[in-house]
Amino acid sequence: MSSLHLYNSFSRQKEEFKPITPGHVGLYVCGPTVSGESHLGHARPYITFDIVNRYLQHLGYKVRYVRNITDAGHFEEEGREAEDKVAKKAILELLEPMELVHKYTELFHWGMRKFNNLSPSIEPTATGHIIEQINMIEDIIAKGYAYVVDGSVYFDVKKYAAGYPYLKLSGRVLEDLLETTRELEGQNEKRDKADFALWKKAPEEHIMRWKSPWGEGFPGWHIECSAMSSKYLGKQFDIHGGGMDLQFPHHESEIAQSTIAHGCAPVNYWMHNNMITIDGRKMGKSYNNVIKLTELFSGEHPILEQAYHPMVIRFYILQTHYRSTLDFSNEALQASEKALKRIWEAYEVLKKLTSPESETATDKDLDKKVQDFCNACADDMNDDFNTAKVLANLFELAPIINGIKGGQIKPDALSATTFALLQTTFKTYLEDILGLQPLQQNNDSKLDDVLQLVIEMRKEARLRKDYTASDKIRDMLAASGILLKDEKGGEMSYTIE
RNA sequence: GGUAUCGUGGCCGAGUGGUUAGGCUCAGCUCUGCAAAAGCUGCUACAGCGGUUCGAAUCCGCUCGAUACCUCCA
Repeated sequence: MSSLHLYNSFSRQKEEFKPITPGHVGLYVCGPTVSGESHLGHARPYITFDIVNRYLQHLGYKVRYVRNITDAGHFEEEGREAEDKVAKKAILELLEPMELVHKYTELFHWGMRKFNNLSPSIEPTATGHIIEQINMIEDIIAKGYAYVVDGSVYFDVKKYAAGYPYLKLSGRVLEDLLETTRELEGQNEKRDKADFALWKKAPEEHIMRWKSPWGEGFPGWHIECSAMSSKYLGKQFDIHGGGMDLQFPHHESEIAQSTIAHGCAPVNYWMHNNMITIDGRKMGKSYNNVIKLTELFSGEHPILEQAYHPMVIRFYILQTHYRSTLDFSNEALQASEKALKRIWEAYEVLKKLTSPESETATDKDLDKKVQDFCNACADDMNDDFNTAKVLANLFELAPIINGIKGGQIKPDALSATTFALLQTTFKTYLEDILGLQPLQQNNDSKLDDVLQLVIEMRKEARLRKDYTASDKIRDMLAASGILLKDEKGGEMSYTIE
């Protein structure tokens, strides 16, 4: 059996995963900025790292998964008007900043639950860690890698780059950054264009502000993640995740700050998920092409042909490797919906099949094939979380399951052991690791009772060859979104759309 | 402009130097009162041009194209 290997953005190659503390994993993922509604693009990292979290746990690790909530207004470090997004929108909507933040945090959590993402171990907020951030900035100043100018604090990138591998993560060249011709306010108070803010002086109109040794202000972009990750995971931790677009400058800055403050590089493995595109373009605020989660689930958006169930989105994301771009289209999502239904029905069938009794498979080749596909799942997950391949394996097994049920494959074709392996593989990978769920869950036993009655009546109608009546029952139920299927041997089953 | 990444059959998308990815769609067949589902069969691709190699979609080079980051962004 293989061991877990993951692609480390820092080294640009797949590496074997070895935790710092045996049996434990520290995982930090950049969380949402709760100044607005989450959209489809946000779904990707949180589903991606939910898989990472789930799989590490499956491997037996005790995972501390920290995902922050960015609720402080330091979005516009070098912003033209130094305006705070949260503060600005709060004025427009006549809300308190924290009210707005609360609203979008709740909405975010709602979305995460819909996606069946496990909750992180700790979800720290930036506003709740101002002290830690100030302490860290003071430390960096004391070590001579930051300087104060008129109430703001900047990190001295040139000095840092002279002694440390700055820009290794993002593969950039410092000289190129210095040549940026952009003119930004506040740029002139920095010693160097490449320097970034650790703390910003708050202008008069800035609502979110905190007292600091340098006057009233707010923390810079990158410091929150460094302060909170080190607080909860230590100066050095295992995995840091986030979207590719955060590599520079966000993660690069995190490395620089933490390295100076703690005397060591903070992260062993950097993982970055790729973007979701729409018509070939990144889905993002700047492009004005976002589809919010609420719109996605309700279908209320001009480009959506229908509503899409959260599980369809999850499946669609898992069918692509996390480091590839994923292009949105109605066609792709509709294909995912059908595929998910198919694999889930096979799983339901599998759960109800009775195990063969013999330890001897009558079809050795098939038995071997099943074992191979089942065992391949672990190897594929170990190969940088290849969820697409895992799903492909399960799809290879689906016809075998359906074949056993349909009678095309003899019940004793597989050995009892292989059959058990097949069942645990589906349960483990489909449910536990990929975190998928059925599209519709009927927990209403009374409805079930009624449907069993209707099914009984239809069975009787068919027995007396009263097909007018039996078709009428089926058609009317179908009109209500309840689909009847005539099984072999006169049995019937139903699914609710 | 700089730096990366990528370019796979009707669509979406894995991938290893030599073997069928998989899903969806489409066509035919089987089962079935009909339907649906399911099973079986078919549709054989890897941007272009060179090179390395016994052999490359997979390695190297060039060309073309696309996207991302360089500015808030998952």
